[in-house]
Amino acid sequence: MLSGKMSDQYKEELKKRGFRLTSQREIIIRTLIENSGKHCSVNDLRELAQAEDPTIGIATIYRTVNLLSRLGLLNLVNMEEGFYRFELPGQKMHFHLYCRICGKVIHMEDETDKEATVKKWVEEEAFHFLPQTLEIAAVCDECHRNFPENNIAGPPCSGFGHGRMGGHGRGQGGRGRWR
Amino acid sequence: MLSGKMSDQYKEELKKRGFRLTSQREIIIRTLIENSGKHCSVNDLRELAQAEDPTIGIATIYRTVNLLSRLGLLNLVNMEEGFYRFELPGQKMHFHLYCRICGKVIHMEDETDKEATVKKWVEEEAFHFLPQTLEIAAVCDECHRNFPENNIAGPPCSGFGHGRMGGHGRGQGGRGRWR
DNA sequence: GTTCTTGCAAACCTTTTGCAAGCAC
DNA sequence: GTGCTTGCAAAAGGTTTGCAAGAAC
Repeated sequence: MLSGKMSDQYKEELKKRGFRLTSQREIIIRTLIENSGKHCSVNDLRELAQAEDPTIGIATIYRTVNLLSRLGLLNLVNMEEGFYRFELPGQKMHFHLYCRICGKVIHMEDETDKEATVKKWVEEEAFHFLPQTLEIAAVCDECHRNFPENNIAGPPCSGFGHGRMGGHGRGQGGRGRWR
Repeated sequence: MLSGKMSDQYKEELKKRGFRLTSQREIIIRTLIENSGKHCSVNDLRELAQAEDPTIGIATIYRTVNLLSRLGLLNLVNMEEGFYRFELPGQKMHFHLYCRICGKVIHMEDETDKEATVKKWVEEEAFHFLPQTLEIAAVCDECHRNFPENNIAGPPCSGFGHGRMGGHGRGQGGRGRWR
């Protein structure tokens, strides 16, 4: 089946770069591929992977996802939930539009046209295009109508709107600041 | 000066919705406005605000930023660093293009044209447009040339590429999952 | 046999929260 | 005076890491 092919591709990529093929990595990759429509989080991945091998540890999930990410084999999707979700690159782009006030998310129309536009933008900068999910913030009509009259946040406020921010372990690398 | 006007606007917005004007909130708002080109993080904000009033606590920064965010007065920018940065809405959009492999970030050209395109997309969905920074992932030419031959990540890999993921306190609300 | 990987548990770090004191109105 | 806000310190919770045991090659 399709996912067999896909996962072979991933495994070859790993091998080619000198990484070992462990059963854990196989399971995680397969899980990622079989659930590629779902934007799995680390926790989703853990549950799915542990259904196949309950001994897989969370650290292995993180390390594998990190590895695939660094190899360019996995995209991060930020839903402003306080953690990332994943998607395989090399598929169609998706466009999410979410309301800054109430948090509602919709899938935008005409993704193919929009993808072509983004691709053009990227290539104009001499970068190589990578299909991904783009999240655009806006205000839905309902919230816009109710807006300045209503007190939309009963104090004490928290949660950065609907999203949350991120903590993480010891930093290193990173993409530099500003500019 | 300009920032005086801006901050009056913010203060009025707070008052109008029944929130109190404290000296801490004033400082944080002023700092945000005076550094609006810089995409400050909570830590940047803390340093800047504490230069004016060393007793301001980090919790107040978070609570204020949360409040402004819920009121639609502040946008979150995710640089995949493991925490958010902030920007004031109501300004020009910015477009960042970053390399998925090496993490390099560039500012894209023709932001005005691109902004018009995004505005059109948003309004086609009957949402109200909000200027913001959009981050687009891609692969830079250099990394693309070096790509499959090089082992770009010496094991053990970590850091989700160059970015990091997020942890957070107790959740609540949220934007739902998938779909 | 050597070197990379894993699992566990502890460490990290950002963000949130409980609570008593303080301040805005 | 009432009740929102603040600061502190502790808790929360996602992610990373040190290390010894195990697996891939």
